[in-house]
Amino acid sequence: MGNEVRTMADIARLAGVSVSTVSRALNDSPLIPEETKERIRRIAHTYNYELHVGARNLRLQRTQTIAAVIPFGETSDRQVSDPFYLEIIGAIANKLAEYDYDLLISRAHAADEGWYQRYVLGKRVDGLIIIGRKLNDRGIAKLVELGANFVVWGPPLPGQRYVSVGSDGVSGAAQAVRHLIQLGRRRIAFIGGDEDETETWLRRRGYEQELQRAGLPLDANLIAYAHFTSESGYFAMRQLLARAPDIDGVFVCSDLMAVAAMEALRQEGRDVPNDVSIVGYDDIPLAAHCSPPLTTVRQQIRRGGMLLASKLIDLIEGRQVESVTLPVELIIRESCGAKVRSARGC
Amino acid sequence: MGNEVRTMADIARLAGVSVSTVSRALNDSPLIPEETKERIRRIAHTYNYELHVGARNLRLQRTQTIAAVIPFGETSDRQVSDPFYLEIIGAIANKLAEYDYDLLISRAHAADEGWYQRYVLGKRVDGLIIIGRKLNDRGIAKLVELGANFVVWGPPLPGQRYVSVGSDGVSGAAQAVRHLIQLGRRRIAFIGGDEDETETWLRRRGYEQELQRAGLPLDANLIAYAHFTSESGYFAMRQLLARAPDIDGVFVCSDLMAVAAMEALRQEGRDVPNDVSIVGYDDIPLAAHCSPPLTTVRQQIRRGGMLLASKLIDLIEGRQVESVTLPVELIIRESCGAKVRSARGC
DNA sequence: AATGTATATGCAATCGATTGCACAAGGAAA
DNA sequence: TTTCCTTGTGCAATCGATTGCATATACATT
Repeated sequence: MGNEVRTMADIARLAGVSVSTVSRALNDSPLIPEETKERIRRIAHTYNYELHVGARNLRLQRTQTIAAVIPFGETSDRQVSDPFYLEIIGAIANKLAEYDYDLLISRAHAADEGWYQRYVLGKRVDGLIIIGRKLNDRGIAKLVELGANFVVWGPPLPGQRYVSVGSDGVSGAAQAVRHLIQLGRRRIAFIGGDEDETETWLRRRGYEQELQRAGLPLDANLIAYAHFTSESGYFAMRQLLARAPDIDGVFVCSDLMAVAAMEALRQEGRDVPNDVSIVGYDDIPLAAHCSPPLTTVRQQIRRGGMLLASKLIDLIEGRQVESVTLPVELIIRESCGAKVRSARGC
Repeated sequence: MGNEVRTMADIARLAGVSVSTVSRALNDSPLIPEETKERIRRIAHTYNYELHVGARNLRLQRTQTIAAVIPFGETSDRQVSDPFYLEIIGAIANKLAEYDYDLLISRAHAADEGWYQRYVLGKRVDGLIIIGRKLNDRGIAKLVELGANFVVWGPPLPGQRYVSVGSDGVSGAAQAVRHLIQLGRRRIAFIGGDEDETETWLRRRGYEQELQRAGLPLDANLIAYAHFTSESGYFAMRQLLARAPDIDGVFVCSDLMAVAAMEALRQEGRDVPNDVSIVGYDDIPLAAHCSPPLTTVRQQIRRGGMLLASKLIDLIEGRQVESVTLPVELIIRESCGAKVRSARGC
């Protein structure tokens, strides 16, 4: 009802000028004298005029929107609700807002092969940020082929033909495992995310490298995969305990799963950290305030999100962009104790 | 490089027909004979044609996009990373995808008054989903005034002039507190989210109602507010313990904060559940797998998200829509024990 | 053969902005 | 007074799709 001023044409009528002049005035063009600009601006403001972004974007052949492709939705049966995703989304959104870009969220749908194409070819977005990188990701290959603007969360891999930002999972896992070994742990288990996920694969390499360096044997019974959910972390831990009851250390690929794993250990009568030491990954805020506080590999999640956003914009605007590996840091808390002669009971 | 077929005009040229025919064919109009449709579809497919959604939306005066306004970003200093948000976003995104709507994410920026206007008046989105409702929310009032399409997360309040979907926080809190009372707890604390947030306010009412019903005194020392972050939950608990060391029960407005509060209790030498019983809110997956597993008030988060999405679309498409109150359910786990004569130590 | 009807297709306007080019008015220089 | 330049403004095309209306062809009806 109230407002009949929706387009530049409306303003032009009110101001007694043409649409071109309104457009130039509102875009602060030097062609228009300050006096006229001011008059037009005032009218626009008075009538609560807002630019129709879609129309401008069509004309300018851009969308000023980027899509974050994140596997958090209920893919088939499982639903991921890891704070990690929210943190990185928040950081991305903040950075994009600085550049006046909007953020579109999409759960990646592995089943739907054409997904990327629709967004890229359909000019729905100017670029994409991919969060869950698979090993030999076909979607990413497709994006390279299409020449799309996109960046990926994860450390750069040898020979990769796209830009990525992430922390060094191999090193992160290695630091965690080294710490466990130094505490005297010898039967160290590994709980990954999905087996086909690159991050998990890298961390497993770090885990294995470090065991080998210490001369410890690799044991397939000490490896389990989960899906970055609390529940899957819990069951992975139970499974490991069933297969290898002598586990005395665990490296888990996310803090959320680590918390659940600690509870599984407790339920099986193991004390953390006295019987089993455990190290998580991410250092989400929860890690500092769970019971016991979790030793974990800190990723620079917010910095990563901001870099993803700014590098994508650099790409879109045609600048040269390099991949980045962010450092990780082992944060030591109470969930890791030194091996002691089993002294449970009162 | 590769692909020179970007618009319907390109396809029209290849097919030797007009753009109108291409448009009708691809939209499966009955005006076009099946044979022609098939030919055009084949060409479109061969050349990887994708519709330019922005152009269509401009013509059709819609955006096929909705915005979720969520206070998770780093508003000033704090950053919220509660799995609750991710779950509800996931559910919303899934439902919207069914209707071919895209989901735009925006951190609400309390400082920026004109935010809503830009999205609504600027025709950036067809509708909004508001997650963190404030008491006397000025932004929401503005949306009502503008006649925007939007829905709000939270139970309907008396006299409210918009549609909302949410669970009954008064009842949820009351159930939690009643349970604590039944277990023999008498000094029951309350940890809220932000004080100006409607959900927190409702739950506090439920808390107070239930205490009064049981004839227990209200004590301001037993009330603390936090910000839905782990850290703030932790400090709220410490603060409460400093003010009222005899606390024997706590009702916390989110599971994430409850986990942190349990750790604070543990650090202060209180055993959960023997010394202090604690009840959370939400029933995120973590709640079942933390230590100890958390008694909590289950909200139907996913169902809520789906309802928000479908009701918003109903609104956009002009259908009559009613607010909904979802039931809550107390999920009893180990974090609540009956009051026992203090029997700590070996 | 003339008229009517159904079917297939195209023209051109439209959505709301941006911008190259043309043009008009005013002042300065010759 | 004429010419030239500067400054301010508008016309019209454009971005890529949709769709009402007009038209063209084929076929059926009388």
